[in-house]
Amino acid sequence: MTVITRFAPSPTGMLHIGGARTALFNWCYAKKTGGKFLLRIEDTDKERSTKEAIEAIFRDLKWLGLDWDGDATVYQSARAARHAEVAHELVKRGRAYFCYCTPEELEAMKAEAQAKGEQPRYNRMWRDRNPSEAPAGVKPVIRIKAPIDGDTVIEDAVQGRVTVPNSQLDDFILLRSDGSPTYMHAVVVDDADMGITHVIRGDDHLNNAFRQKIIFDAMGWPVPVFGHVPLIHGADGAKLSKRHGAQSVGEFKDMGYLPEAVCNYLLRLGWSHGDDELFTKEQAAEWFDVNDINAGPSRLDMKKLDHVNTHYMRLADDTRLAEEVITRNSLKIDETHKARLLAGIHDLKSRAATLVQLTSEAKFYLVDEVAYDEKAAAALNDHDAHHAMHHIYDALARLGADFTETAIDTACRHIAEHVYAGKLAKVMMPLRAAICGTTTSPPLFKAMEILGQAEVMKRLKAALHWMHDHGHHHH
RNA sequence: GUUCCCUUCGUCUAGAGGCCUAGGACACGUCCCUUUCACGGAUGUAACACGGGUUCGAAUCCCGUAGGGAACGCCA
Repeated sequence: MTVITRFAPSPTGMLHIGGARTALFNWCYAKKTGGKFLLRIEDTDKERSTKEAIEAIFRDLKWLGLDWDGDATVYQSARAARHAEVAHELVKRGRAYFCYCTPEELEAMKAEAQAKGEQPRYNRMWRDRNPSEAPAGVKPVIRIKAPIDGDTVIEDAVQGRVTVPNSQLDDFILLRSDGSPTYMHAVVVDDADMGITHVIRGDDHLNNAFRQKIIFDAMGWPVPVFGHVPLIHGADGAKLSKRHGAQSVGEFKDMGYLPEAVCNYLLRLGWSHGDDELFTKEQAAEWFDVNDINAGPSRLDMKKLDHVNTHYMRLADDTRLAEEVITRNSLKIDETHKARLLAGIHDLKSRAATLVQLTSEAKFYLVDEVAYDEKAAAALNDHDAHHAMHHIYDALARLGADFTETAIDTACRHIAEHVYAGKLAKVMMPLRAAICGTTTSPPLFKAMEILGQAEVMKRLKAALHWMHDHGHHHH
C-alpha cells in the first residue's frame, strides 16, 4: 500500500508556524515511505477564504522547500457536488436522514439541555420519522445516523488508543439546508477520494476524528491512520497568538530566518530522533516516524531558533547571503559596494544569528559615509582617541601599495607598543569606530583591507574632522 | 458543564521495568582564547507534577489528585 499524506490548510490567514510543522511532518512521512504528499485547500468557508491567503500558503510552502505531489492542488469548494452526492448516497443506504428542524427548534433543544445541565445535543427527532411528516416549506439538512450504544475507538499513532462513548456523539449535519457540505463531511469525502492513508494534523481535530470515523464506516471506506500532533504554544505556555509576536511563516522569513533553519527547528519541536539536533529535512525524512512525535504540547523558543539559524548561516553560500543583504537594504548599492560585501561576507556570516543582524552588521561595507552610533561616538569623543587617530592616520598613509591585513596589523601593533605600552585596545577602539561607526565588527584589519586604502583614509579623515568639531581634541 | 488529550532541567527533548548517581541541545554562571562583539573550548547550576498501588526492582505499567490544553455550530 502506497502511503498518501496531505496538508489541508484553510486559507483564512497566513500559513501558521504550527501548520508549517504539520506540513513538514506529512512531507517527511511521505518521503520516508516513498509515498505521496498532497495539498488540499479547504476553502469551503467563502466568507473568510481569500485569494491572498491561498497565494501566501503556496509561497510559504515553497519557501520552506515543501513540494507537493499531484497534478493539481485540490480545492475543496470545487467538490461540493461530490460531497452532496455522498450525503444522498448515505440517505439511500439508510445511514443518514433528512432533518426538518428549524433553527428555533434547535435553539429550544439547546436551551433545554443547558437547563438540565447537559451537553447541548440534537435529540434525533427526525432519525426515524417519516419524511412525509415534514413541514411544508422547510428545507431539510442531512444528518448522519451516529451509533447510539457502545464506544468509538481511534488508534492514534501519536496519542495511542483513544475511546469515546457514543452517547457523547450526536447525529451531526453532513449537508446543510442549502445543499452545501459541512467541514466534517467534506473532509471525509475528500480524504477518501484522494486515497489518503495517513492523516497527520493538529490535535484540535482529535475530537473530530471520532465523528469522521463514523462517516468512513457508514460509507464502508477504510479509515486512515490518524496522528494528532499537539499544538505549538508560546513561550508562556498559552496558545500561540498575536501577542507572542511572530506566528506566521512569512513573519519568520521577514525576521531573517533561513528556511532550512525554520524546517530544522520546527521538526525538532515535538519530534525527535535520539539526541540529534541539527539536520536537514531530507535527513529527518529518512529518520521520520509518526510514533516518534511527542504527545505533549511544546513551546516556541526563539533563542533556540536563533542558535539553529546561526548554524545554517555559516553553512550558507556567500553569494546567497550577499543577495539577501542587498535586498534587505534600502541603500543605493553599486558594484564597488557589492564587491566589498562579497569579500567581507565570510567573516560576517559567522557572527550573525539572523539575516537582519547580518544586514545591519554588513552596513559599513555599503555606505559612503559612516555614521557613528552612540557608543562609537563616545569612543571617538576622547582625548587619547584623538591622539591615537593621528598616529594611525600617519602610519597607514605610509603603507602605500602594501595595504594588506598583515601590514595594517603590524602598523597598529607598532603604535600600541610604542605609544600605549602595548595596549592594543587603545588603537583598536577609535579605529573601529572610525571605520565601522560601531564598537563591534568582524576582524577589523581584514575589513580594512577589503575597503581599501583610499576608503580607509577617507574614513579616518572624516573621523579626525568629527573629533575636531566635537571639541575634545586638546592635546 | 460534558467528553477527550497532555504532564522529565527555565525551554526543546532522550528514556519502551534494572544500562539512570536520569543523558543531550538551547538559555544561564564561571574560566580559557581574543583587537571589540561573537564564535570556539572547558566547566558548573538545573527535571521525572503530587499521592497511592503492581513488582525483587518504576521516569517507564495501573488508579486517583492537581495543573494545562482541546472539542462540543447549518465555522473550518
